[in-house]
Amino acid sequence: MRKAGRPRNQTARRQALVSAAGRAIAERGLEALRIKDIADAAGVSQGSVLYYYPELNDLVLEVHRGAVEGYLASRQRAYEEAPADDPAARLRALLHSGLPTMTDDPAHGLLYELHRRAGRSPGHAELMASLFAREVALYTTALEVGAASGGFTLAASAQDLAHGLVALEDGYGLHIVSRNAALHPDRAQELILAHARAVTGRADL
Amino acid sequence: MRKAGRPRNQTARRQALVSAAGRAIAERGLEALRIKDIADAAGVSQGSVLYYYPELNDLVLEVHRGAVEGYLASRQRAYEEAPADDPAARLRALLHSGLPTMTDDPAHGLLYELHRRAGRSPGHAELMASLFAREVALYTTALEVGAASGGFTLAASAQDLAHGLVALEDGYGLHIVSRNAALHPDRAQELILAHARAVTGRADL
DNA sequence: CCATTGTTTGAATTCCGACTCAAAGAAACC
DNA sequence: GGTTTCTTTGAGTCGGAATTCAAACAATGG
Repeated sequence: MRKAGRPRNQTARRQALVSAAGRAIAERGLEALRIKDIADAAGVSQGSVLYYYPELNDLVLEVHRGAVEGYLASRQRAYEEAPADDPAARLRALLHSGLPTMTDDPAHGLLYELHRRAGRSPGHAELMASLFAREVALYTTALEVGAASGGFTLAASAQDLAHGLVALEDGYGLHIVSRNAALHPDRAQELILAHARAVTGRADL
Repeated sequence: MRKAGRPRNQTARRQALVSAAGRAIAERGLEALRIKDIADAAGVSQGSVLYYYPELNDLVLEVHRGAVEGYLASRQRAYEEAPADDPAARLRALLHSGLPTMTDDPAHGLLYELHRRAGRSPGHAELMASLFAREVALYTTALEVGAASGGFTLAASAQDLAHGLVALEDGYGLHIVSRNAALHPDRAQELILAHARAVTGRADL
């Protein structure tokens, strides 16, 4: 059996472990997460995992941080890739990036899984709150721009409406990842869209 | 140490165990649930717990069932205790019973805790879906009655609006039990209320 | 009251996974 | 080349929790 010694740098290894842990969590779930799973997913021994993360919670927190940043970046990208001169299209893009498409959407699944820790771990709670706040900020901008130059007629403050949109996504998303057979992702998507149309006054969303 | 033998009936014992398990789960969380915790909470030995529930998951599922039924009953009660001739008051009562008041509201806390299993356990998924459907049904009725005789002007079908209200509750509730410091329960409550006002056209909700 | 049957207990056992650690390999530095 | 230092490994240890089980006990029925 190979025994590698002193490879490149630590950060790369850590990154690999975080990524492996993310896959393991998405696959087996937080409750069933075992050091061995992470080690296997990363292709290293159990000892190595402990070498870099003597405290497993630190690793899980890192996974959470990565998932939040990645998800946020992907939504931001979706927003910015839509034409800047078409606020409705931009909002539509945002709305489209906020719901799990299938019952086992990997990105959303991982996030909901990690959010489970928020109730008992301040670190995770903070990450979850930060994600919420930044999503709200994204929507707020999108709505304000739309009101300024996209013909949106906001039914309330952009802030309040943004909160509502994110909460809706989270609520519907929760049921989708929880395998609610009566609530198809398409239906949820359409319900959110209808709501967005109503509060912006743009029937063409 | 006492050694009781052949007491009354089984159903009573099972009920006591379910209740004890519920308390244990609410207190320590699902991940940290130990047979000993349940036994202690029920004031019996570990052996007794296994005697009635050789499969621990069955017990947890029973806890979930009880939590769902109890929660639903309490919302139904809230609805029915409001004056039948005042649809707005009834809707208000419903809206008021759907959000955790504090970050550690016991009823909501237990439900969100149990919902964590839905992603991987069909039984829990079914319970969660059933809760969602029945909450939607409650709101649908409240909205339809309001439209028929309470001066509500519904912005969409009662069904769709009901879905939205429940999803909003679930979304905001998720963040509240997850200890989002930036989202105070009162604020969430007010946001939901504002939304309800908008979609019913009743500014006095 | 004796036998039977359903219940309860807690000590013993088993199981599983986290954690330790000595040995060994690989780069870096001299 | 030798030495030092960082990494990696996996077998072994440890501990906590699930599970088993024989013994004790209480109600019920005869």
